Formats: sequence, C-alpha cells, structure tokens
Amino acid sequence: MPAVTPDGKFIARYSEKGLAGLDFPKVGRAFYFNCRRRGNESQNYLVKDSSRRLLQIKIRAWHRLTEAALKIVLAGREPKKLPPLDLAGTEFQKSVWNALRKISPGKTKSYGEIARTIGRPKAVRAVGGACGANPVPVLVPCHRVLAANKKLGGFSGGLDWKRSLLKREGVKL
DNA sequence: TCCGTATTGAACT
DNA sequence: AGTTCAATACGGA
Repeated sequence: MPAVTPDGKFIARYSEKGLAGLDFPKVGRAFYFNCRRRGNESQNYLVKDSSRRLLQIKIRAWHRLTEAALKIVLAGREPKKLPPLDLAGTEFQKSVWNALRKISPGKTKSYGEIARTIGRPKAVRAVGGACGANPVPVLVPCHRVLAANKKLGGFSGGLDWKRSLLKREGVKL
C-alpha cells in the first residue's frame, strides 16, 4: 500500500498483526501495483470473506497511522502513535529493533551502545547486521545508529537518506 | 562450515 | 588524521 508523503510514496506491507514492512520510495517513477484480490464467487467463502473484510478494515486504519507517523518522522518530530508492528526476525534481531525504538529524534547511539543495551556487548557487528535487516525503516529508527567515531556507518536505504533524516532531527555529524 | 558484515579499538604510520 | 588489523556474533547458504 502506498503511503504518500512529501518525500514520495513509501510502500507499506501489512500482516494480520500489523505493519510488517516499509520500503523507501523508488527512485524515478514509483509504480504501485494494486494487489487487491478478486472477490470470491461462492457463498461458501462467506465467513472467510467477511473476516478478510474485517482485516482490510483494520489495515486501512493501521495505514492511516502509518502514513501520519511517517510524515511526522520525515519532518524530524516524534509521532505520538504508531500502528502495531509485526516485525519478522530472529530473537536477536527483534531485541535490536526494540532497542532502536527507544532512541528519540535528535538522539543517536552507536552500534556498540545498542549491543550493550541488549546485553550482548560483543555483538557489535551483528547489531549492524540487524539494523540492515530492519523491515520498517524510518518508523523503527535505524538511521539514528552511528558508528563509534560518530561517523555515519551505513544505511540500507542509501546514506543520503540517513544524512537527510538525521539533519531534519537536528543531528550534527 | 564458511563467508560477509551498516563495528570497534588499539597500534601503527 | 588516516590505515591496518585482529577479534568478534550473527545469519544465510
């Protein structure tokens, strides 16, 4: 589902539990293929169909939250409300992503600090790996993780995005 | 099991 | 201020 922002159309994916993925706008033309499924022909699927309807309704509500939160973070501020997140990953990755969510706008942490806060002080590089695997960038603020020398490190969406997001939050490098 | 990694800190120029 | 290097945990193949 496209989430329209001043920076372009992000693509959001939802599971039955919540927001499961977010992609940066494609450079150049952003194509959106609407994946709406064909309605079912038979009444045999009434139950299934109606629960799916219900899910669609929930997803639309989540999506409004996603789009609103996205705009706020892109403006360098902290969203009051996020949609429920359904982040697929290993326990290690989830604990990293969880730690990321505690970094507020304008603040940064190093890969090493994250490693310490999750109680794995030596898993420094693995933290980098987990950041790169973050399915929901921006809302799970992996851009606020820098290398120990206060230098940029990397970013899955491209370093320009990372620089830009940090600048909007007032972070100086 | 092996390989790459969005690291780190120390020891060197 | 830059370069090299080893130690290192994890995930994917």
